[in-house]
Amino acid sequence: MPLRVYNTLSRQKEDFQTVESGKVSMYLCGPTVYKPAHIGHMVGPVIFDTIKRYLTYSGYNVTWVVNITDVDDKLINRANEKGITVEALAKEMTQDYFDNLKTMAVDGIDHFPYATQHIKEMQEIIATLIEKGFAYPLDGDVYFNCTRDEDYGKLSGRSLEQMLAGTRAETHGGKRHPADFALWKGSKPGEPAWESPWGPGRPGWHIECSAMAKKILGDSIDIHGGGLDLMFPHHENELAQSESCTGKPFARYWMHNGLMQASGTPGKVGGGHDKQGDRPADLAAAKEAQEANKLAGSKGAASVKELFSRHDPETIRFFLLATHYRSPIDFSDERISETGKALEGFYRLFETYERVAGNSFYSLKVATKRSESAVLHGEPAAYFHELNELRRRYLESMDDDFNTGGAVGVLFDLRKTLNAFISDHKLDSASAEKGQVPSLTAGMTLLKELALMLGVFREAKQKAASTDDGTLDGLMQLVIQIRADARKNKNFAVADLIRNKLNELKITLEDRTDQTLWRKG
RNA sequence: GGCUCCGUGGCCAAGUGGCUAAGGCAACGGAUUGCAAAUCCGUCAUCGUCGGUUCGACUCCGACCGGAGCCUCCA
Repeated sequence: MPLRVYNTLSRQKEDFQTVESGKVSMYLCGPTVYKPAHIGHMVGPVIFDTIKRYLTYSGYNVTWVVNITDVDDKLINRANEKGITVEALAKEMTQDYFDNLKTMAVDGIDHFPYATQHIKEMQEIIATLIEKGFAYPLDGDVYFNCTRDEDYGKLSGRSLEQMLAGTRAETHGGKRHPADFALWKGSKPGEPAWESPWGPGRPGWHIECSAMAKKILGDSIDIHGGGLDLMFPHHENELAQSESCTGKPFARYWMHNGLMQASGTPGKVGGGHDKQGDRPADLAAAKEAQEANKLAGSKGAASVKELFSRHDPETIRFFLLATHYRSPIDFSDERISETGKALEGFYRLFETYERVAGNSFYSLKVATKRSESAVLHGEPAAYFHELNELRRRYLESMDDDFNTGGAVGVLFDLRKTLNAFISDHKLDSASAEKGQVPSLTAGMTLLKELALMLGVFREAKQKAASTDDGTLDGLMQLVIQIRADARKNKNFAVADLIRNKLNELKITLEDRTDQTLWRKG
């Protein structure tokens, strides 16, 4: 079954066909680096990182570009507020962005072009557009001429007439059409400025992406991604200016990810038959609360770094991928904690595997290409048949517009299969059927192969080693020994007291037939 | 007002024109355990409402109700 991708341009899933066979060029609109990233900024990178992993696994050679917008009104304003230069602010926030990507295990980005380093390329595009009649200078600015662009609006499904009807904002004096947007903005004194044929100024918002995508990936790219909020006007305008400039299709597939939303917004509770919301006062309050809860642009949205202090980044990544990328994600601490609980089961399985097989799940060697991933054979046949079936289902989900939610479901099924296998053959006990361990390893290897495409379970968790030099474990072994003696003497009151007190300290004991294990949490 | 999109079990969330509507969290029953924990086995939905198309719809179309986003340089 071929890979299918939902294309915003056609509003449907299409068979995936690249411009150049075997290669994929991918451009994702990156951040304007004016404030610390919040969780919403990580959605795109995590999703497209996963997409790249899957495409690479599927045999494509992928080049992925994410731009850094380091000149913009927001930057100028913020820098002024903080009393620092635009460059200093941009540098600081870019580093913040990079740190967050690393923590989120997003490592597939090949190029990070900076807007300020591509002014020349932008000016070239603007000059070409003027030459072709798609743009006109006006008092030091340059505007794109929307009316000249026959299919303007094709991405977001708007027509110029509609936009005219909806606009009541005053338009810049000489603009020929209210929808015309700035390619070049003449600068006011004190603002960052570059020389240009139209006077000193800085680039408009959309032109940077056109310029950098063209320079690094060529006139026609395969995948252009970004948040749904960028579809209009950003992507629409980017598309318009790029195609008007080159006369070629700009991007084959436009992919838009859903936006992060804070949960607890009024109206969500009550199931729709709640009459309380009908009173105007409540409606107003609800609206206000929604604004406050809205993540995008909200000053109150927690930074990613702050979030990392409360949740494991792997959990956050898994959480983001458990929902389809085109759906809005309902974000809350509770949701993430729930995901954390779900992941516990995997970590338990990895520990069990290490006890059973004597080597770490994380050190298993796996196929990194679909073509290298062989169909599994072995005994028991039913078990191997199931493994192959799960693998098939997983790839089928991913082939269907990168349905990571479905793929995640398969991972849980695989976990269950492996746990059942361990249970059936008593592998985690003194009476283990040792001959079955290689079969377990085959299943664990499959689990790792599939998980790696999502960018999870890549390496073992750091065991808070910084604050513990082994003293705690030594102490725990002592306590466990004392408790074991008590149990042997049927002094369960003492044994239970120890266990309960440890529970209060967030330490859990597991009595197995041959030993007692402990863990935090 | 215009343009997109969504409404699946207590909560979250995949999916499909007809064969058992994934999975997670929670809950419940059983196995196991001194009791727990972990694990295993099992139970728990007719898919917002009303119409229509169809041999057949949760899946397609329409209306309605409810929700979200964009139309204001937010990923």
